[in-house]
Amino acid sequence: MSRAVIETPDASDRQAYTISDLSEEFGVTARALRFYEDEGLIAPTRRGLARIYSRRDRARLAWILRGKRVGFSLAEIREMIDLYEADEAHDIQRRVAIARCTERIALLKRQRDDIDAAIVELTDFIALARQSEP
DNA sequence: CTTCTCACA
DNA sequence: TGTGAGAA
Repeated sequence: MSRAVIETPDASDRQAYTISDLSEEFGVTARALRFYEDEGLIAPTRRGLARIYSRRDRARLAWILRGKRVGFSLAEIREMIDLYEADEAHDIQRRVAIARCTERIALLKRQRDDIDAAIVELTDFIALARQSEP
């Protein structure tokens, strides 16, 4: 039983993507993608002057955006992705990633503590201010 | 569509 | 960490 012959080409089935393909798919500007390239995070091949992104490039981009969402700098992301390509077993890469994530979690927790402390202070202030209300 | 540059948050 | 504009 053959299924619908005409399927919407699934983005993940494609072999190659243009800069507009990926910017639309991931909701980022083409300019941002060029910026990531300048920063050494992606290296699409060229057809003439036009960038051709492979499936690997697309996967890289997905990782870049995931890293950004959780607050890693582009430099940190670049380092982790580079390690992934360099280290076949991904052994060093895994250690570094775990270390980075641990560090990041610690920072977020400290920030949460600071926020909680600020909330308490503000709440206390409101209580105090109410006492001198007419 | 591409490159580059300068400025701006 | 990006964006916008202008020029080529």
